[in-house]
Amino acid sequence: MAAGTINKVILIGNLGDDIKMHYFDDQNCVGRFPIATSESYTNKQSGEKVTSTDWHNIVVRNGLAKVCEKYLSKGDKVYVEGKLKNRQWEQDGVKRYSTEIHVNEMTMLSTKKNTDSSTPIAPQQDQKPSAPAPKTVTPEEDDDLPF
Amino acid sequence: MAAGTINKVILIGNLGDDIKMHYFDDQNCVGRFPIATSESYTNKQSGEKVTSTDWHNIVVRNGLAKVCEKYLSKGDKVYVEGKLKNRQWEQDGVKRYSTEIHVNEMTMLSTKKNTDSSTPIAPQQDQKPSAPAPKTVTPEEDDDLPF
Amino acid sequence: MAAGTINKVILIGNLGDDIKMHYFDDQNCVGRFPIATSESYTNKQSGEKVTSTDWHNIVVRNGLAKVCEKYLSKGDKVYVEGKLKNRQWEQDGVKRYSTEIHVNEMTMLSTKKNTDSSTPIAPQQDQKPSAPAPKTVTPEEDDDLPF
Amino acid sequence: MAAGTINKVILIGNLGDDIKMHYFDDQNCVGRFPIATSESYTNKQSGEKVTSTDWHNIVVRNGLAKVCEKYLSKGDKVYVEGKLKNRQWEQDGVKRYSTEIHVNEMTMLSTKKNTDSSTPIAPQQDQKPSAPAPKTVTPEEDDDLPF
DNA sequence: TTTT
DNA sequence: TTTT
Repeated sequence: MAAGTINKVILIGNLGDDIKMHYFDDQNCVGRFPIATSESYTNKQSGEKVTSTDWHNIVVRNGLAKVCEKYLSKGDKVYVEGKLKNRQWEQDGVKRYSTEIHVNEMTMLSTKKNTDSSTPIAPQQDQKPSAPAPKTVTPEEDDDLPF
Repeated sequence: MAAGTINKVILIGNLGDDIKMHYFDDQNCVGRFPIATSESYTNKQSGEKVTSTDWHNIVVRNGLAKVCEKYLSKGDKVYVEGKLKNRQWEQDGVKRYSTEIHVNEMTMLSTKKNTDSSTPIAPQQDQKPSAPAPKTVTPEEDDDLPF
Repeated sequence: MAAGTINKVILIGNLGDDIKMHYFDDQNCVGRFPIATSESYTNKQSGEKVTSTDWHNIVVRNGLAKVCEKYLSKGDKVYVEGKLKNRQWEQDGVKRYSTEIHVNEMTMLSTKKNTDSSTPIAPQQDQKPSAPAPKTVTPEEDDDLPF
Repeated sequence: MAAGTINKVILIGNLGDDIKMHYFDDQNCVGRFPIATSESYTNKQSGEKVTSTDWHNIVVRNGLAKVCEKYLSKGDKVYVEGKLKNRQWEQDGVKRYSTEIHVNEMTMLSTKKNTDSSTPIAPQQDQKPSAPAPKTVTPEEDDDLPF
């Protein structure tokens, strides 16, 4: 239970790389991948168009990590929702800080992955390439999935 | 215009310190302050209660920065909404990274600041100490404020 | 699992009335209460200040409903998050429509209810009247509560 | 300025119909269209899969309405963000109520509209049918658009 | 490192 | 009325 505080991040962006999975055992795992968001605006002084991109470190766990591993790959567009988490560690005697987004909800908005038509949850690529069947997946629902 | 991406952060938390203002000139300024969010949960293995706190680097600009300077102080609870922004710089030859939240909407949920009753925007402390009249301030509306 | 869609409502507002509880049995119940949000702006033509208030029909279930019943009352300020749900029914032969917000997360931002200090979840009114210790409650966590 | 309240709706869904535009004059207009969100879950008693769909009345104004008219059509998937607004009117002596979502930010997540390649903002359908170039449009930015 |  |  949170102490009367709210910590919420909502992103729609593209995967900059495939997910990297790390298994602790066959039940517990964590997956990490970067998501890019970008915005472009016109600089008021110079009149030139500027595009800036921000990279976000996404962390998913267990069932949701397995779903991401199965359906997402580099370049795909996704909706994610989660919490900002600070992580610190020491590297070569220097304290390092990193900000991660611990995601608990993910919806695919596009997918490039060739999905096996025998798995009913899979987006059916053959029917309608421009609108692959996306699904929203949350941790509670992972248990229903065939992993 | 953003390239079909969304970058949104919503926080409710407490100021860990007073705002630090930096003025570029009398029109342009930036203010920074930390916000803490926390959550506590029961560790499933040990059964002990764990509380974890995350600190967020809030950045506000111009009119909204001046409103924050005027009405917020250490310990106050606020709602903020903004975007995640990565910042990098070099310090002693080492590349440093920091994640900031560039806030464009702020609502006071409590205030300790002794506010002058002659400024109508100020929360009226005398009437209802447990629920000071908060106001939502967004950048577009700054022009209406008496600065 | 949702079909690649997102339905999310976030409100901070005040209860217009106490919660109305309806029990199906001792496990299952539903609670309803109205929340007001308001905004005021200056009419560009007339220059006069206009305040408009919107009322939202909040619906909570089971453990979260019991928490709301216990800690919230008319006038309190809360943060809620949920989904928009359309409901239709017939009344006197006329089809009626209503929009509800089915809430799955609630955080108290103020409370007037006199809370018993023996219940540790209760905001501790004696310490800090202007900022009662609020708690975020989500359905998954209800099981930990003493109901 | 809002009175310390927050009223925020975030939807990703599909247009159930084309936008209906109403022009007050050549500067001021309003557009309306329905968006569907759906969720499916397994009924715990019966074990059968249930899908429920909610329809949302989207309202956009002026520049954003024109962008929606130009780029969106029935079936398209969009991200929208806005505020819940109650509307009431009398019809045949009976008071009617309706809930609308007054949208101030829209991002196209798919488009079926055949867009003219001479307009640079248009999604370029020929290159990559499965991922049309989406754009986020907010009211403040409308002035940059060629209307 | 993505995407447009 | 959409979408899967």
